[in-house]
Amino acid sequence: MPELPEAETIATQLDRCLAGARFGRVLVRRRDVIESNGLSLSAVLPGRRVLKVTRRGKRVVVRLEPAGCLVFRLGMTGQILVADSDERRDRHVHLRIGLDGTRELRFRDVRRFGGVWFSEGDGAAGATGLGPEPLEITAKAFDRLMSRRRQIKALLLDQSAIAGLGNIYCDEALYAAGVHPLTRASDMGPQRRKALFSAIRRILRQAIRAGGSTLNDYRTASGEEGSFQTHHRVYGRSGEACRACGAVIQRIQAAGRSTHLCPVCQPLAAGTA
DNA sequence: CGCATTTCCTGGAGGC
DNA sequence: TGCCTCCAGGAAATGC
Repeated sequence: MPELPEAETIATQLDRCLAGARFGRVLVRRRDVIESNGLSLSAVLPGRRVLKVTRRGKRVVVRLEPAGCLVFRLGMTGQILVADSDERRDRHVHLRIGLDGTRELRFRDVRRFGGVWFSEGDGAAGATGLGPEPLEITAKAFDRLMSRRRQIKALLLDQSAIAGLGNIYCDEALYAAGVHPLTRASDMGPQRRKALFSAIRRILRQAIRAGGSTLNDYRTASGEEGSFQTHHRVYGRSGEACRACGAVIQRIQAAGRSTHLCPVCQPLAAGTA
């Protein structure tokens, strides 16, 4: 569930706790959360110092000195926690990295859809396989992306096409732009493309400002909760009335995901001008 | 190659 | 109360 706004919030908070800290002992409890790229965390992390914690797409990137970065993919339930070493931990804490003094960095992930790995080089190394940032992509590049024939929902969820949107913000952006999720991207006219482009940016910015959306599993590093869920217009509202037109919000399947929409505000065939 | 579909995992919710 | 089934979804794997 952590999508771009949640990852951004986590990175910002983590940066405050971690900047300047030096990594110590690495304890791996579950190997399957470590993405194997030949670099052993126990070999490369100890002694490195945290420069900055940033975000790329939905990933949280801990930039290190000497050069390198520790990359977290949070999946559905991944959490990055800073705790005292003797603080209680449950069986879902899969990785522990000692910090200066008595603290440690923990990766906790109940469903284990997340992962963590080390990349050599600077922060850009954490971006492997990711498309452009939705808040940085140019209108022209976005337009080029929209010329594909692929179903718009699937395209927006594809991290290699554009990085950071997940199920929640995808549904919210499509609603705000009046685009039906099953529309082929290339079927959208210039007006719709422009509307979607600005809806994505507007919604992500609003969500970042609100500290993300808190549903079941997500918490910020310090345990605070975001508040953007109160702004959702379609996500999690199937069966309720559309706030714009009163029609019943539908839930369908698209790209293998439950997808929420207003059938009136997001007509499938029309509105492609 | 491009795109769609299936699979992985656990805890919470709801049925009975 | 307890047991069962279903559902959530990011992204890798598999299928076509």
